[in-house]
Amino acid sequence: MYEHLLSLQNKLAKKVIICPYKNNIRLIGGVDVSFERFSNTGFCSFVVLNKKFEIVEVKNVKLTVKMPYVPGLLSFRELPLIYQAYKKLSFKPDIVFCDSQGIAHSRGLGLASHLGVVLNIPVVGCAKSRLVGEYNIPGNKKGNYTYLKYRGENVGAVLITKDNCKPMFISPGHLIDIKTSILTVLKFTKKYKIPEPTRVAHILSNSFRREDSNFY
DNA sequence: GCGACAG
DNA sequence: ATCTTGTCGC
Repeated sequence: MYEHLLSLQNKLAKKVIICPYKNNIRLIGGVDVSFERFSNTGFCSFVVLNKKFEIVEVKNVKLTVKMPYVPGLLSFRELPLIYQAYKKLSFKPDIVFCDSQGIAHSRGLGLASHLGVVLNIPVVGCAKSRLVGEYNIPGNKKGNYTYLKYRGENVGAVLITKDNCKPMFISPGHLIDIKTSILTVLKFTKKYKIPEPTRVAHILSNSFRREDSNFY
């Protein structure tokens, strides 16, 4: 049913670059998309924070898509919104956090990797649950982690971002590696389990959707 | 065939 | 992802 999308993923996966991220981060981006209950209308919020976690800029995009949610093909549903929101930004972030998987994906191209390749920017995937791979449960203290292994390769980390909380599934999207992804995520995680960029984006995309439903 | 399956 | 109150644990 989706052969064409599968081959496109295989093609784009070859362009993914996994390497240490060494640059300073002055601005960090976070994106998330929320959807209406009975439609395919999505609401995307792309937020840019400075290193003090202050909001520098927010851009919203509302769009109705045709692609349904299919495990492994999430990027074809959400990327149109995320791409448009990114283009509207005046302040381009040095790196982006995305609520999804990066290379921890059946064809090595989760949403975070797809986004990174299309925009040619560093992206880290920060998901609340696993898509593929096996792992051991890490200790319950912030900073503890184990590796997520898939087909014999380490494709990400299962990271505790808050004491006694369930782990986050971190996987590099593009222009970053596993180790620097972990360090970066911890650097931008303060008080809550969810890293600040995606946490703020999640809150904003939900308010965007709820405010929009008042315009009838 | 069966179960798993980011958001 | 979305719906949705209370409730248990640190």
